[in-house]
Amino acid sequence: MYYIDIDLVEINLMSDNKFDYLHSIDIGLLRYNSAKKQVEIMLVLRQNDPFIGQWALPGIVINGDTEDESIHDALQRLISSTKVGFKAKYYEQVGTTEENNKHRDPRCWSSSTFYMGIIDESVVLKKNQRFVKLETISSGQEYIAFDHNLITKQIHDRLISKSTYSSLPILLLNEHFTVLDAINVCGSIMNAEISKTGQRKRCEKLIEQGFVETTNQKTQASRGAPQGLLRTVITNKLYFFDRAISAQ
Amino acid sequence: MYYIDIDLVEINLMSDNKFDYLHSIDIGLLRYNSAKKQVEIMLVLRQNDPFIGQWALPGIVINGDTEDESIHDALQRLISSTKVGFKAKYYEQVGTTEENNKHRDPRCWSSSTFYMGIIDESVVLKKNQRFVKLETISSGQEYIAFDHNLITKQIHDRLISKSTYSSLPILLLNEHFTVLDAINVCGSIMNAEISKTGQRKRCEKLIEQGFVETTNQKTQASRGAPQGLLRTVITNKLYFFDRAISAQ
DNA sequence: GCAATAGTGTCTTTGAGACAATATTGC
DNA sequence: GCAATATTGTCTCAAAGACACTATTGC
Repeated sequence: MYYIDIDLVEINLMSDNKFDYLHSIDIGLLRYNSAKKQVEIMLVLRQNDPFIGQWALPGIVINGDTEDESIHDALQRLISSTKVGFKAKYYEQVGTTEENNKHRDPRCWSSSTFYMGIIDESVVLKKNQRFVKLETISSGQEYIAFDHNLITKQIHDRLISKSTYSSLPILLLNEHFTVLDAINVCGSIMNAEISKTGQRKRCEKLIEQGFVETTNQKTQASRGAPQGLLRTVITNKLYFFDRAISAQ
Repeated sequence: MYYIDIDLVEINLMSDNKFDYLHSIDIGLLRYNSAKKQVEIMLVLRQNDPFIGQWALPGIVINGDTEDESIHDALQRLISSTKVGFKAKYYEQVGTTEENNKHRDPRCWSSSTFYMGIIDESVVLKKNQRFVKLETISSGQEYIAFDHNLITKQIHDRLISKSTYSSLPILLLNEHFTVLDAINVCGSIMNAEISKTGQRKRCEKLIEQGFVETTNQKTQASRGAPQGLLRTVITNKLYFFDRAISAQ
């Protein structure tokens, strides 16, 4: 048994002068709602303070109680947690918050490294989870916890810019899809009318490059000519077109 | 004066189970060496452990002794520090390390949020700073401290992909430049021969869009016809072309 | 048959690439 | 003059966009 001066202990604890600090990862999981023709983001109801009872992007602290091998492993831990509970078919790191870090979390100085994920339309949510139209959150029409509206805005911007040049929109569709689906999902992302001809040629390019293949099946919408059914073959990488799609 | 049990203090200190953690920002400052026709990155000689005496990207710890308002402010602190000491004309956050975080710093678990910066060719370095060809570091031909080779690779990749679609290469040139300069800097970045016609038309597009203006001056290289001198007007944003430049 | 909607075919437009023709300097 | 190097002008090519035309279904 040793006796020490508690004031000395406090001085000692403060000697390296490190302030409280939290580093989190958050993820914006996106799906395409084909019925409503809109891209949606998954929110989860917070079970703990701060912002208990409010909607937020799913996220975990990475410098807290659990030590991961890497941030990449921490992302897997988040995906496996009750906050998510299902896998995405595509992940991409979007950025790390660089504004207002001193005040963005009421607990202490903090930063968040945030990701974008693409999930199947068929994913079934739990009670404490919900899909909302992406633009509702990115535009700040509905407020969510922390600065997650700003994070969502950056995820939305990344989705738009990457959809301009790459095959990313196709990943939002089911494995089997039609050219019309591609036109619709692109139009939803760009919030604009998309040229049918251009989109059809892009699909042909993806077939030529082996990212998509044709099937012998046809589907029939309520009206119009029968639509040829395509099938996505490659889901773990993107094809980059050498021209942009019009986003006006 | 209070007396407490030192074992209890230790248990108390460990109760929240937070492991040691460091979050840094690092920056790859790029310039174009017009004589050698190569893009170079600035390295700084480390004055402290770990990796004392080795070359590294300039960086600072953001959850250490100094509390910033934001990561953005921390970036300003890095730029103002002796590790840098001059300003860049363009900054862009590239990413945050997500692999090997448990072991990438010998001190403890760590992550780095890293930036790319574009600086003038005329910047004069201090004794503990040096320029090296970007590819020498990004390819791992010369090893530098921490995982900064990998970070440099990601910065190099970002430079290449952004140069494919945007006016970023022009920012590497002086305020006054010629079309030939633009062809050369693009060729250096892409590590390929660049079409003269295409590059000239890109310059014309930038003039049309107000990013660049023509001057009445001409410069004379040692051989060849006199070259029209252009001037960069907008340096704080990029123009995005709607087609890619060939990178073969 | 007609409206609504979807696929197909043709023409235009835009911007990048190839290449020949022209301009300038050092020897 | 000639080689080396730079600009200018013309033609081609690839991919996106516009739009007319055809195909299919529900009423």
